[in-house]
Amino acid sequence: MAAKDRREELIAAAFRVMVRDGVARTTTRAVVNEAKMPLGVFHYCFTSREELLQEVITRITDSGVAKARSVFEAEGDLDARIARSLLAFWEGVELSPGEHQVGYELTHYALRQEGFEELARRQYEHYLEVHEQLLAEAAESAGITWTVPLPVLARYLNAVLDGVTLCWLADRDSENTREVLRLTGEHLMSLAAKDA
Amino acid sequence: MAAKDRREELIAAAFRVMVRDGVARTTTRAVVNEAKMPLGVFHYCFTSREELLQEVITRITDSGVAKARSVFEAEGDLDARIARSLLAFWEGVELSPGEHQVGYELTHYALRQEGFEELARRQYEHYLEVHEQLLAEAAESAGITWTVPLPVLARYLNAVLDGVTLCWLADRDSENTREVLRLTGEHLMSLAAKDA
DNA sequence: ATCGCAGTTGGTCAATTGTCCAAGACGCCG
DNA sequence: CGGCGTCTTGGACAATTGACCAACTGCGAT
Repeated sequence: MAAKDRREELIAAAFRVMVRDGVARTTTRAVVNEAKMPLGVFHYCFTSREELLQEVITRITDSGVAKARSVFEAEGDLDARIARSLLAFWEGVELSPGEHQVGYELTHYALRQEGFEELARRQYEHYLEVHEQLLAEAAESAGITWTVPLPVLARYLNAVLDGVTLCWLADRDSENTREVLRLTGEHLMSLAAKDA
Repeated sequence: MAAKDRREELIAAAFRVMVRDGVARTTTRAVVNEAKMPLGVFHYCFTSREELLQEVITRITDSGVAKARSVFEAEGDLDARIARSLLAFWEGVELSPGEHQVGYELTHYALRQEGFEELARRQYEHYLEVHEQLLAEAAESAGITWTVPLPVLARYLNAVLDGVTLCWLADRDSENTREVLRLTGEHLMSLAAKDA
């Protein structure tokens, strides 16, 4: 009924199509079809396909940030929190690989699309920021200080998570991936110094 | 003249188009145009566009593996070799970001393309293999043993390199990226145990 | 009741793109 | 010379796709 509601429906439908068929195959017709709406609806709710994709990108970024926060373990001492947070992140990837795959596809799409580069930049800015916050909070509540500058540590963590995900999407080697995350967790612990 | 030579020309042209405009915009017409050949040539040299892309993927993988080997520092003691190899890798990324970007785009393309998943799997299999070899060789010539299983260490290294590259493609923060690589180098050193 | 406006719809257009083909050119061998 | 196979070319076609629009519906306010 309301045009605004249809927008949301279409955004959700577009995301489902992306997960199922990939960003490249997410055409206006595929989206309205998924949402069970007539084709004409599309350009009544969006001025262009790009506008829809832009909307999907910001949603994915926000939901990714939110998920990172929710997954961050709050209980226990530092090494248990780190280990369990990494594991929780990983279970999220194995549970819905398609969503992460779409995230990367959209990043590359944005990097190529004139005027969308800023969106890709912001996407990673948000991810780095949330990692910084979580690392800072963990340090404070554990009474330690990171021996490496926070922006560097956050980027390192982000890189490992992105890297193992990408590699796993290709070769699906869960076992070794978990070992890498365990190794990374131990490394992080070694970068914590007890406060005086 | 020769059909085989044209194939090579077209593959090279396709790669240039990909770097400039992205995989999605690498159409048959864009490729033959880049190669200054008439359109009809295309399906005389390739049965399909997919065949061309498949060819480009294998070339990129091979050249990536070769570059990794060539960049691997041979002189000095272990920590200098590691630090300089990581730095050399990184300078390669900053020198030609487009090529790396295309690599990722092709990986995602392959993951979505029916029957191409195997190509993506093989791509990462090769990368992991070369990292294993280089790490093994470095350990042997330095008289140390890695305290972490080689496949895990190779995957970890691959993840960090992929991850920092991806992040940098979005935000172009070279300074912090170099710090991450320095940190990773130190971490690797801490995982080496002197042989008895 | 009527006017007007937000919502709705199916059809249509122009552009792009992968693929194919018929006709010609070139060169080599019998 | 004549044919034959390899190469070359421009054009064409069907399918897809983003975008647009003219017409219609229904409802709330005047």
